[in-house]
Amino acid sequence: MPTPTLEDVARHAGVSTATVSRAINTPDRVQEQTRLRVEAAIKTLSYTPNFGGQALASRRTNTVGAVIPTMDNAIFGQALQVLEESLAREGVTLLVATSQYNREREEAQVRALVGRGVDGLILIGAERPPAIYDMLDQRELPYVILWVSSGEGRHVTIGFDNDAAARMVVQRVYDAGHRKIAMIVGVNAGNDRAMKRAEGARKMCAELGLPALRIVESSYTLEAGEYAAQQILSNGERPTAIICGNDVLAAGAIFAARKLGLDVPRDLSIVGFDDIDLARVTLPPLTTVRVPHRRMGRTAARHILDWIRSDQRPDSVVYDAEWVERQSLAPPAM
Amino acid sequence: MPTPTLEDVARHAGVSTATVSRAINTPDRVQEQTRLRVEAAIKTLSYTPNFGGQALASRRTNTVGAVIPTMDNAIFGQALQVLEESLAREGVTLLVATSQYNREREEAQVRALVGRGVDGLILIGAERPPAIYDMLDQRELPYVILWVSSGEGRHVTIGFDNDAAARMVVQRVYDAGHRKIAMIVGVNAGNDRAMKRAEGARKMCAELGLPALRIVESSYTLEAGEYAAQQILSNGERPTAIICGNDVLAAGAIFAARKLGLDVPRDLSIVGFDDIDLARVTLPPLTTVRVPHRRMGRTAARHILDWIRSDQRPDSVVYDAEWVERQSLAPPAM
DNA sequence: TTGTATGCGTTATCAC
DNA sequence: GTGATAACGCATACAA
Repeated sequence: MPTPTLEDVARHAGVSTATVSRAINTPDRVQEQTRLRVEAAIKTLSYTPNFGGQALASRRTNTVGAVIPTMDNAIFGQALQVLEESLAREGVTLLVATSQYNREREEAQVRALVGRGVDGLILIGAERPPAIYDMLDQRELPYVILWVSSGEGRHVTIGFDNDAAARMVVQRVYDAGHRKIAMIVGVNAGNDRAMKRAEGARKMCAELGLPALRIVESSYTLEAGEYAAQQILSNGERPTAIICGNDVLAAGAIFAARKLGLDVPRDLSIVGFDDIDLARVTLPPLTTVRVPHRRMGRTAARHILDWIRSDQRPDSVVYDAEWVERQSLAPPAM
Repeated sequence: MPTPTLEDVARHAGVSTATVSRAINTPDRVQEQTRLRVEAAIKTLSYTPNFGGQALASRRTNTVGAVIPTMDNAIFGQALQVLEESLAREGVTLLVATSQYNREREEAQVRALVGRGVDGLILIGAERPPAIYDMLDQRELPYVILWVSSGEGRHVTIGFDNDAAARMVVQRVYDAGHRKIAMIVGVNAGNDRAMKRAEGARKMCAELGLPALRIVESSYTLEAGEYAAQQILSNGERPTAIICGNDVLAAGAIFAARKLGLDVPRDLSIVGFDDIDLARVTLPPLTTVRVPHRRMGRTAARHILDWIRSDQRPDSVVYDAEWVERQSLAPPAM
């Protein structure tokens, strides 16, 4: 016996398909008795509504899509986890796709999700081809952007100020006494979070009267971070502190330092960004910046659902990024 | 203008909807010239196929669903990442849902995905209510189970032998000279991976003539692991080695040891399981067992697609779990 | 190669 | 309250 349809249920319960549909979607609009008959039929046939049919007829999918750069590390895991839970609680399914930090791939994924009829979209960062936003606007598809604070009024963003956070990091490192600072940051192209962090740090250095900040771009793996740090530590004047665009890079930098026989933080301070699990277990534990993962996830869920249901565009939200002092930052040795 | 449909494209290109459909799905069956006209129309209208319509008409969704315990840590991230990439390369979208290590929730998620018409399903572990398997069988829905090796012939599994891996760990720890061993393992209920690991370790201890292995169940967070280790180290006879059911728990155990002033591995050896990123950055770096994350992801993609497309159930695959020696295991102090 | 016509499973608009 | 029945957007068998 193939998958049962609404019609099978109707036949089984001795009613029309319309009644079955009502019994499912608006149980109050159906007599108690018939409702029970329908429910029984559904159970015995173990009927599940066909998604395609539902989507086609109701023009809604109860689905929200999210495109994140990667699932390979824990950076987006927490936010996603909370997002998923919050949506599930409202009967909405989350579809997750990844872009591998790649522009074209992200565009394709957005289109794929839109094509699947998602009722709303969660995106990371605001930097992407305008054509995408045009498409979303044209379809009046609600979307919310996480991890940044400036949608320049055009977008609903739920995040934090990467620029300000990076400035804070530099300030703290400066306050600890460091004057020779370098930075490792994720590839900037198409990644406004990385870019803003680099920019903020650069400007803050300038404001503090430090020499131009040396910034090395790196891809997003532990090994890449290690390699970048090794470059920094082997060529040119050696910094006393390295600021990293995320915790994975920072962990890599710790490796590089250790291999060169440098003690962290005595010989070299290293600061991370994100505060993922990993930041607590490195040795020394990473001094880093805590990103409001869970709050972003929860708020994103609420906002996108509000928007979908009320058809009213919600406001942007800016959370604070929090300085987390552990043990990888110390005053420089004399 | 609302979302354009196939008909809009057809009108725009001066052809029939059938031709547009063909131009999209079987471009070779359409004249170069008309194809170009259609493509132009698609572009100017920024048309995207309606998923519901597609699904309804073709009775396929080009979608594979996966239910994993959590996205909150990196344990499943790598496999999922590879899975997603491999599927995407074939034009198939991956839907990810999480169960929070919770039976009921997992069942609900499976049903939700089935309801959405996934063409196939990826599951973690074989332990779940038979009703679920019955439903999948009834619908003849292909599904592949990861992270375990024994589907007892009933299921297609792609994984490794958790029992054997745990035995190997015990053997190695024993070989290092340890005789007082304890274990922290993830909650067993509904988690056959955790259960098998506990079982394997227990039996191996027995075979080696060691006293009954003390096993503490713990939930899956760093903090829980820390707490469990603290219990082990504070009550009863203190072991010289703690075997952990996963790396997160092991990292927690390292914390606990440090807080008690114990040096790892001098005073206490700790062994992890999984070899996620985190395992390399702890101090000391974790001696652990490498799970074939990427191979499982890749093979799962291939197998599920084969099954979907050929309608022939593929074979199960067993990979080896690999011992990874780092620095958290050493002979016990005298 | 292209067009016509039908059906996919559900919801929603009508009558009854 | 309930039952016909018309969309919904697409793929496909069939005809041309």
